[in-house]
Amino acid sequence: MAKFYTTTAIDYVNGAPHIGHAYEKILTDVIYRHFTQRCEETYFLTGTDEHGIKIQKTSAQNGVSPKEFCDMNAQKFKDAWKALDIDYSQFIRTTDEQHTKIVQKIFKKLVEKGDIYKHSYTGLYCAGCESFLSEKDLTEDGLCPNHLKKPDVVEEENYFFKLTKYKDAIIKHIKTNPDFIVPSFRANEVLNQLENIEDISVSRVKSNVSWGIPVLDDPEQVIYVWIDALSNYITAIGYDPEGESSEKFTKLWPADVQVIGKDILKFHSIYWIAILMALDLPLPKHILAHGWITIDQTKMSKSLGNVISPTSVLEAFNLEISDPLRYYMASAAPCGKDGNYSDEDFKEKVNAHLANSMGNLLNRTLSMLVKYFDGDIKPEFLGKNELEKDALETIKAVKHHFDYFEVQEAAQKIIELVDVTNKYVTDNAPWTLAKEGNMEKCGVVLTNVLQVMTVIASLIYPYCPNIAKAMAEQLSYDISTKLDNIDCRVLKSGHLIDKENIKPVFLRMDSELADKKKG
RNA sequence: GGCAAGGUAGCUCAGUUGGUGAGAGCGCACGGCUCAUACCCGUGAGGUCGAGAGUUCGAAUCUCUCCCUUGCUACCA
Repeated sequence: MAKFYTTTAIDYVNGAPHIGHAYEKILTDVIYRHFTQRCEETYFLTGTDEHGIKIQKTSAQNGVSPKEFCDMNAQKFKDAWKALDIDYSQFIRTTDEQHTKIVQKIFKKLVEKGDIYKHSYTGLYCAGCESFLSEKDLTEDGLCPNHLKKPDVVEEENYFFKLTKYKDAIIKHIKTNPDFIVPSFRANEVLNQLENIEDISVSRVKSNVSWGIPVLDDPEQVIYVWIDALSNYITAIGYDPEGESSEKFTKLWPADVQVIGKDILKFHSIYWIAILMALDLPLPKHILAHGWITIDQTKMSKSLGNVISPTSVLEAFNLEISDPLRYYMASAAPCGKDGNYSDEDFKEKVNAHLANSMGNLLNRTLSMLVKYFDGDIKPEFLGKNELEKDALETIKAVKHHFDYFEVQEAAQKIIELVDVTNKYVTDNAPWTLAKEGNMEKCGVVLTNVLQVMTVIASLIYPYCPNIAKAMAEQLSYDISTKLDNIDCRVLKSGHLIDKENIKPVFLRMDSELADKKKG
């Protein structure tokens, strides 16, 4: 695989980021980091969706301009992603100048092609929803179910996109590419939705919605979210519908996986795909629709007041690195299904896997190497490694899982390797070997384990970049080693480490040591 | 109502095309070890595999009915 381009949905900046937003970014970042270990060129796009009536209204309520409001909230997302070590390549905002210009050109091109047409429309318009409602959507009293307000009867002339023109092609694509929509069981839902598809309105009258990108040559119309937001995936990397697209675009597009929430699958597997078809662009290889993170088995919602911000979790547990939350989130749910967050489970899983099993394994082994051999790996310790087969098979399995975006399953495989290695240590009891004077065998066992630890450091890196780096440092291992170059024999004879450089890579939460260290 | 995915040990879940006495992790109990971050290793618990019926020499795994959960979608109102 030469290149890997991945995207997240862009978040609407009407509020601050919560743990649901964070889940998607973590998931994508883990996938992205894994593929950086396999590909020459990788790119990770995320960002914010900033236009529309809600921003217009909320900013007005806060007494600031829409742009100021967006600036403020977009920064909150950037700050959160920094705290979570989301290693995005680019953060696009739909208010970026380059984006708005290209969106206008895209719109124009589709008008010229005849795929966007102007159409007069009379309907019931709810300003809160920023959309027309059909009669059946209303409550018995004729009110908007979301806002409990009576919609206005509005006659509007809007631009419409010929979604129906691409219906058959989309159906065919989904049917002939069963791995296009991940997980596959969602493909049926999309096919179902496609049956009742109609052309979609892609503009709003400026007098209703002023905060948006104007249509070129028709300043009374503003481009609605579909064309504006969805096209970020190509505008960001330099698509140009008129002239030459950038080299970057040529190299990166189509995306290898676009990660989104299951609620917006329809827009990405139908609307977005149709837009790409209309632009004669290749389609993304996969669309990964993830599930929700529930909080204590309950749906997260503002009205329930159980919305958790990602950084508050780090603060609550007094965590200096994001790794535990990243690890927990990425392994919280099977591919595409809902997962749950609870404080108790978080602490339990993270302590068991990262501290007790993995961290402690490195720590105990290095300690023995120092205690028995002054931290030296002697030439006679190198040779046949009984763990090598397990280690190499785990790499293979992890790669396989990532090929199908099974991030949780891959994490399980890694922890299984840790467990096997811990058992190997106990079974061979190097401390007993040392007592018996069987020093060579003792050194061999320790070295075998340390070789595997380099593999584990690489494999856990996408989930826990900070911990992996700390492990690699104590092993004098290059964490940027590509997965294909790992042979489980990287450690050579010589001095490896001194006692004072052995440090736990991750302390148990709630442990006395952790408390002491943090004061 | 239609379509789909599920209901398996206290919790989270594995269980390929039906076949030795039903599994893993966590939690719990007991035991072992002492290199390590009070860690790690081992053993155990006895769960009517949602309910009922059927097919079969044999079903958690196939068929039918029913109950429940979740998602998509429709219709009535």
